[in-house]
Amino acid sequence: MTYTSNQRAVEPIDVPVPAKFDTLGAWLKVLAEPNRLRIVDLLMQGEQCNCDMGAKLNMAPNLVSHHLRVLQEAGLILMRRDPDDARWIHYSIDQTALAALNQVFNTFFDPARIRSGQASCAPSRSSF
Amino acid sequence: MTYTSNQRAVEPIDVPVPAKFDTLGAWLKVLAEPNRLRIVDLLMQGEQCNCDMGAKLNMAPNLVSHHLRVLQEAGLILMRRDPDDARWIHYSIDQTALAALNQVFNTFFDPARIRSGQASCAPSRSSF
DNA sequence: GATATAATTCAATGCACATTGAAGTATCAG
DNA sequence: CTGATACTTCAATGTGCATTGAATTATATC
Repeated sequence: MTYTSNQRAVEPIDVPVPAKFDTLGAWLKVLAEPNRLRIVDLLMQGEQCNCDMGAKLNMAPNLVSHHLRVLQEAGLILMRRDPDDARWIHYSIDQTALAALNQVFNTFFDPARIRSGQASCAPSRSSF
Repeated sequence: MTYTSNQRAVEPIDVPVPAKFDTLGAWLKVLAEPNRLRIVDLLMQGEQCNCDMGAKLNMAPNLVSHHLRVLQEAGLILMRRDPDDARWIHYSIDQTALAALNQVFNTFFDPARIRSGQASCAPSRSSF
């Protein structure tokens, strides 16, 4: 069902900050999780392996692993096998991705983007 | 249960970008919802009332209302009753909140915050 | 008064997803 | 080969929350 807005003309749905829209949504969804935010914050302080993050954040290793995977699938972090002991995996922030995240976020939420006038909403009086 | 990390020393959990941590998490959670992102984007283009947003985004009015409430409880938007017809409510972005959001976000995800060295993770060799 | 409109509140449903415990894979040390 | 370690994958559970339809409030018009 479509929801029409009265007798007043309603502007078409013009896509905003076009494609990066979905990208931003996906990134926000990934980051809007307390434990993932804590993991990201920890990784900002330097490379970390699963077990250390688990100890610092008091999380089970499999749970850490789960969140790391989500972060990696979102392209936010990098992994590197330890050259001396292949059991260790060192995780770190993907700086390029972080820069892109910042760019998209700042573009979307740029206060300068705010248009102050009322777009189309108004009762019968000076309706536009 | 606490998850200890081997025999290696593990740094305590020092709170990062201290208090604003939870604030950021809360904001991200609110914004990490496709329909709310679309609503925010619409509001960036100017004041809007419930019914117009519903028509533009093809959402039921009660659903729009629900998301508007979440956004308002997060302090991201403002509401204003129409002076000529009190049935209309005009919603808009809270510019102050948006600026704060940007500030917190940029502080937290600032690429310059990234420390490149490995914090404490490493096998038996030069363990620190 | 009665009817229409803008918006909210309420109750119920369904699903995505974080969390947990157990099992599995790979690597290293003895 | 055996046992330990670092990490992942699998399966099951529980819950938060978006969505929907119906009812409700408040204001305007006739």
